[in-house]
Amino acid sequence: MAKKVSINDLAMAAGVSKTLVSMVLNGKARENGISPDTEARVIEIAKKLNYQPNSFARGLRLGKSNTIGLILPDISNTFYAILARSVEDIARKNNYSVIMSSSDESQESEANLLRLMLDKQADGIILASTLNNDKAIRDILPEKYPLILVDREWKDTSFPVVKVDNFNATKQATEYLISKGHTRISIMTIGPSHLSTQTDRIDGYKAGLEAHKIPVSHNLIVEIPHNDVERCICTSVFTWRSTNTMPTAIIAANNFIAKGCLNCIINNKLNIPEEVSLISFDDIELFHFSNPSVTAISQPVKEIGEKAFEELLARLKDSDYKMKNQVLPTDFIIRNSVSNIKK
Amino acid sequence: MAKKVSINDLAMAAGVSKTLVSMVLNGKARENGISPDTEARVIEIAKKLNYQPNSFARGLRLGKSNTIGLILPDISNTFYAILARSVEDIARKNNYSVIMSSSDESQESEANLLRLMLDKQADGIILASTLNNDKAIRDILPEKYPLILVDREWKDTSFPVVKVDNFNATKQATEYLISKGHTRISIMTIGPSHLSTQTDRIDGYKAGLEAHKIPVSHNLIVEIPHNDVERCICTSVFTWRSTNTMPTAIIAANNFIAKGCLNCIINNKLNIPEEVSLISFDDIELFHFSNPSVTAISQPVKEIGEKAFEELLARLKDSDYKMKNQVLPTDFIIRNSVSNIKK
DNA sequence: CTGAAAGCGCTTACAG
DNA sequence: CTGAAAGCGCTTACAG
Repeated sequence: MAKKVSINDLAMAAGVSKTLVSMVLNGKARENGISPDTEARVIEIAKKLNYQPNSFARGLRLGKSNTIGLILPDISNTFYAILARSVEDIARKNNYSVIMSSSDESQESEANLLRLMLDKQADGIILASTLNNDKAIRDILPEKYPLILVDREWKDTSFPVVKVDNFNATKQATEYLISKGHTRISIMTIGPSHLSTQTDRIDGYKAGLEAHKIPVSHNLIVEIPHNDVERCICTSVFTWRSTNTMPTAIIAANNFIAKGCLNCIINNKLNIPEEVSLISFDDIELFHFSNPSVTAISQPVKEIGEKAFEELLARLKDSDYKMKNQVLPTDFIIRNSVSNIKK
Repeated sequence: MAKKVSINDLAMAAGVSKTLVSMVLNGKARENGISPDTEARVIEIAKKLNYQPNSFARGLRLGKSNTIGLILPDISNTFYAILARSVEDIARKNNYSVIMSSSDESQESEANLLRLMLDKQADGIILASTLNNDKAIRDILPEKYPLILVDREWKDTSFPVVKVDNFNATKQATEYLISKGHTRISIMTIGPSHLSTQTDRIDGYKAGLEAHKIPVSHNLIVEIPHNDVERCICTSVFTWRSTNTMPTAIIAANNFIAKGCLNCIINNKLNIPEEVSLISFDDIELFHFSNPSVTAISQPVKEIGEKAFEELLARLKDSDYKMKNQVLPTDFIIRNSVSNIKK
């Protein structure tokens, strides 16, 4: 195949003007009263010459790219990989492309990525942010630029967000543990600690305890830095044991922590569920196969991506549309990592 | 922040021509003998006005986008998610963006994606193809368009490819089983069967058997359709058992099949490694946590992505550069899914 | 040391 | 029913 067929080449080949060609190709033959013959001929020739519109020229002219940006902490993490896939699928169905990137939990690279997406003329952005305030984002974005948050947000954000009901899901998990006789329940969250997913889960956990008049104990709420998960879990366990304050159950506030706990088993540092029960917030395939299999709160990952795109799309089609917040329900999958210690 | 600052705005603000602004912004002040004062002033103003070049205009003018396309069967599959991440990282380091998409093992959507990437003016493409011949691709691509295959290829392809030594890795795994006393060894591959990753692995398996004078038995080579993995594995096991031809070991030619085997355990349809030993081609995190943990051939996924990008980049920088094939070595990770049945 | 002009490929008023 | 012209924002000969 030869290179670069332009609208001009088509016009020459068809013996018409490029205006006409452009109209035909954009399905505006009808409304401009172009004769069906001419229309058919142009389409025919375009097909034969394997014409591909130059999206740069088009984008430059139209001021839109039919591309959206997707910024995630890390696409190689299963949760985000599935999210990315669902956005990709629904975007393609709607004739949008996606350009995605990983921020690696770095606020600085998130800012750079935002600029990059703008530079690439993304029409809108879906963002799982590691930031914690609107200003940092507003400073980068043009006014009224369409952006929607997924998964994570922060207090009083003015951006729309699609997320899961972190508070109630954790509250229910906590109450489930209580119903199995647990009262010394720990929650392990992942740092950085400002992430709304984590704080909301802590709040839900506290609410669960309070509903059953169980006092909240602050040395049962532990924050694990995201770059040293396993060692810190072991350290906590060690401290609890040596001070005789071991909880009977742990709620892992994300899948990394739950995996860290499983690794402690493998290294013979912890017994689940005999010594301590475990519930993971966020379910991944691994928890179905692990030993023990892990009771988990499952998020509708695919729906999160789809809803976010749908909101964004509505806004893209109508600049007056106000994107709505969406809070999606979770599932609770009971497996074998929680023991019943009711007397 | 306001919208759209163009090079013209900068020129006005600085009281110079846009030619000059463009030169300064592209670091060509020196070579065009622009006075340092002027240069500094322009840069200053660009910064103050938060200037972002319009990449469409730039791309249109320059005929290049600094974007590469990445087409994978499925980014939500761990193997490809990690590959995608590694390409993304190295691309960004080199000032390229990546636009990626999943083909879902469909030849038709792969073709569409190829066209899409061209349409988006990708400067080059990295492709894990589900196709099986050059022509289908050549028909879409402009002549001499830079494309490099990863993971999969086919006989006599003229495209460069970065992959793993499928043949020898499987041969070694087979010989490892033999060294543990296994002689009835099955290999389960995933359909569609033309994929080079699968055929090369079968060849390696045969070579391993032949090296030890073990005859190849065709009902031990089974192809599992990719959309019905678990049921077909169970069916095979059932057939083997009822005809008293059960193998003592299975080589799963990819991680889906190995997971399918693990699921058979969970559903009480198979005992590993007591009844049958298991080795997986392709190692995923899950195999470390599963019960039993799975002995696996581990691929240098990150390196595959990096090498592919490096080759592509070399070609992008020098259109005379001939991209080279790369065959990367694998690791063999011994875990607990293989029993020793030597008498 | 600096600027006017052309052109990348497209779409869209505008005119006939 | 169809075409000539302008312009999106940029870069690069070319001229001075």
